Amino acid sequence: MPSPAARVQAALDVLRARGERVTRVRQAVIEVLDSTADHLDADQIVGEAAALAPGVHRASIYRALATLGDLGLVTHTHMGGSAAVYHLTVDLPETAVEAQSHAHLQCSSCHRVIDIPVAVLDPLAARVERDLGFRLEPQHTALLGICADCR
Amino acid sequence: MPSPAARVQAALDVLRARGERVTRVRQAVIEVLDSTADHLDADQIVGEAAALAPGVHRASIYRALATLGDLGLVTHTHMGGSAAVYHLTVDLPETAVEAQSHAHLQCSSCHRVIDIPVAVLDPLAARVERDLGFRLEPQHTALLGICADCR
DNA sequence: CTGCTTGCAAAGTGTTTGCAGGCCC
DNA sequence: GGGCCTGCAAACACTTTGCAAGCAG
Repeated sequence: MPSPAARVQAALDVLRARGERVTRVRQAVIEVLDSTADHLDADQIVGEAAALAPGVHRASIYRALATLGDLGLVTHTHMGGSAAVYHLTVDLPETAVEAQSHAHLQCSSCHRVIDIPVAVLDPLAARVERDLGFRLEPQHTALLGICADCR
Repeated sequence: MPSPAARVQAALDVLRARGERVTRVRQAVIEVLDSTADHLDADQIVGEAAALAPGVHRASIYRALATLGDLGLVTHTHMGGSAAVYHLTVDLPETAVEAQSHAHLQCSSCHRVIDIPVAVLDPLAARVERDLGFRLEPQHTALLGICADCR
């Protein structure tokens, strides 16, 4: 795991490199996402970003998340039916790819989110690509089920 | 594939057996879902049910779908971020299980839904159950990706 | 008749958008 | 200072809920 500041800096560097502006809102979103291992929904991000950028508006958070998503710095995952959750996906050279890229399981009972290495989905991805020409993007969806604690 | 009427009758029988009332709205919903192989969202069901039960209201469709879902007659799947889709899951004795139970792929580009046999997910389900004690419910979520046509 | 179901309207989530002003570069 | 970003408010899409009237059993 790289030092937190490194991921924030790397993200800001990408913004600059792509000619996007480094604004208070975007910086706050990146720092909030960097500060936790959890998956935050837009509401939680608004709440935490308010401490770093007083007066931030929901709509601006959504727009910042969309921009960062377009740049590949943030990935969002749709939880079964409810709010989408977001997390940083900055590619640092020294970071193992597996640490960044993961798929999600969500418990339909307690709503807990469990990360799994995306490699677990590789055989499935290979099969649907071979059989159907369908290229899976496993990061974007949570698989529902019942977690060990809730059974 | 059993005759369409058989699935409708079987569903109505389950309703009666459980002491639930057989109403015009519920009957219309079952017939609409039985009449197509597609996955319909609530809006489409409202549209088609209007022909069978003039004046049906959205809210009643949602309530009927909830009731039928509780009885296990209808399964809903959350498509990445957008409206949930519904389909009949009546267990007829003469129906092969695989015909009923399937998982879903959705193209993030054209939003087409592709059914895959749930068995394709078995190895994955076995692995997360063994490693994490997580019991996958593959019917309830669509996996996102890019379909062959959109690449 | 009894009370579960419906229709209606309104509220509740989660997210997007048009516009005028503000800040980054 | 030019133009992208932001705040605000309103709209939007999907779903749920409170209430009085209606129909199933």
